[in-house]
Amino acid sequence: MPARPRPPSPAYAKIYATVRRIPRGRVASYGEVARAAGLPGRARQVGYALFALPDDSTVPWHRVVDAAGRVKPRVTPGADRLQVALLEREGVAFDARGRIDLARFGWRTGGRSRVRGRGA
DNA sequence: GCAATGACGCTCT
DNA sequence: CAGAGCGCCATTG
Repeated sequence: MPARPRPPSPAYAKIYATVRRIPRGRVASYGEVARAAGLPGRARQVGYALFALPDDSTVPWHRVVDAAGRVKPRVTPGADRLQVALLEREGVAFDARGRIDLARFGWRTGGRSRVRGRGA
């Protein structure tokens, strides 16, 4: 196993910056973040970089989900639950299977409507 | 420098 | 629509 990944990585900084750009109440897939970070096809490194995120990091890592809009089970116990809790806290709704509707909460895939308590 | 791992993505069944 | 398998690239030891 690659043991514990180290934070000092040039590409990581770009990934973190991109994740920080994800608007509240919306989620982005690793691929989206990777592409926006200038690393097309390196979705894996995005997740890998987030995995190396320090506990003090202010990066909204919880807004990053897989391309299916589902929170993948991580090794950290309770961490996945925390992500779901944080997302719901921002207004992101989950499907019965714990799946997010990227058509509405997707960072760029949606960009439209949003569960506005007002108007519908 | 080589080999293995990995918060993923896409295609096929 | 859901589940499983293979591939891609970078980082680690």
